[in-house]
Amino acid sequence: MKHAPVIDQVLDLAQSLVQLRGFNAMSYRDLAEGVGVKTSSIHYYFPSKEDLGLALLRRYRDGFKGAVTAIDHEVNDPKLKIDRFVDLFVDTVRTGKICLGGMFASDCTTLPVSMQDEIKFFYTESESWLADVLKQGRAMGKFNFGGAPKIKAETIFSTLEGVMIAARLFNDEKRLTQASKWIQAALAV
Amino acid sequence: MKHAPVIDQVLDLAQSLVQLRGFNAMSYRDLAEGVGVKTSSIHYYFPSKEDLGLALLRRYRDGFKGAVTAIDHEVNDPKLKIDRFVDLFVDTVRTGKICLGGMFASDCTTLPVSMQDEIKFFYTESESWLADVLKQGRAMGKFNFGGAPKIKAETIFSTLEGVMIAARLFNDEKRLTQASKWIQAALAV
DNA sequence: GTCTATAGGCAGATAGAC
DNA sequence: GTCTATCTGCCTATAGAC
Repeated sequence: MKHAPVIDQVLDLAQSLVQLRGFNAMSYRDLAEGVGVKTSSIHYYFPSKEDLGLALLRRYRDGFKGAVTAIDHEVNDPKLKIDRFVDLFVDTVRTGKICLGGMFASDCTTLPVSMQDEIKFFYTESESWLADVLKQGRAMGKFNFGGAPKIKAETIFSTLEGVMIAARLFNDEKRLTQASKWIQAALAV
Repeated sequence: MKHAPVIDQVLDLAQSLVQLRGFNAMSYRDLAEGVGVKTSSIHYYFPSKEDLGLALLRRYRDGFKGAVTAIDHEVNDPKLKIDRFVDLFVDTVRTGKICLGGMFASDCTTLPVSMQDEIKFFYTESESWLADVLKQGRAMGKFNFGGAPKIKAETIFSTLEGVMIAARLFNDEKRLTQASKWIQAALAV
């Protein structure tokens, strides 16, 4: 779908600000000043902040799906897939940001139900992709773990979200590579 | 140290609200209405919100130190210590809250440096206690892992913080017990 | 579509009476 | 210590001109 250019500018800036500071700490004023329009113009595209939040979440989910699909097409080894997945998080932390989904999740009690549902959707999709990688890896004899892949995937995804928060707090991206080693070791045959 | 009763009421309510909704989503008005005083009375005890935040963080850190000290006195088996530690998180999630330190950490970019330092302090202390448990467990032959205990402790603590966020999002405390099993399995001999 | 102007509310914070 | 009253500023949101 085609958008007015300003819509993409607003969404890009809004996403950055949410990942940097959180949804409630981002205002229409921040967006207006950053993009160079008035707040009322942004309200024209996103009447309420809920509309804006939903647009951010849906766009982020689409982008995420594209990223993991690219991983699926480019590598076959499940271990490498996990590495590539972690790389996405490392790139984010390097810019002082955390995952949009994780940021929204930690603020979820202050958000409308429609947004909470979208956050859960993002988590579920991410966990499902990871679960598929785990399942595939175990079938190929590359991973060794007991129990349902989905359960392990849930823990792994939350680990990465939690480690991102700490990595940003301490400005120490090594924490993510350490977590990556921890995860790979826990899955190793 | 002795406090005016209202101070403790304010701190108790403030801590709950931060754990439920976040520091920036909690206002002097919320506290005043909840405790039954006027906002100016709370400003008398905590002139700025930064003062209040620092008091919350220091009190929480003290409470945490007391909790892990109690664990150290009550159980000896490192595996059981980890279980008891996880229990602290389970109790929190059951009430719809997440760890105060994790909540502050995810909002850290919007907070004054003095508070960021205190948040790092809380993380460091928690990780140090966990590292000691890991070290002790490995020395006793109860744990098996390579590398520095501190590194593993960092990942484990962030895992628990991240899982809390997801557990609250999905209103599913089982995620924490699943994470606990994941951690114990990763440390098993 | 973008603007000016403004509404109505809440935020943190302070002055001064009692 | 607690109150009333108030300040300044930011927030989301809307009406209406252009």
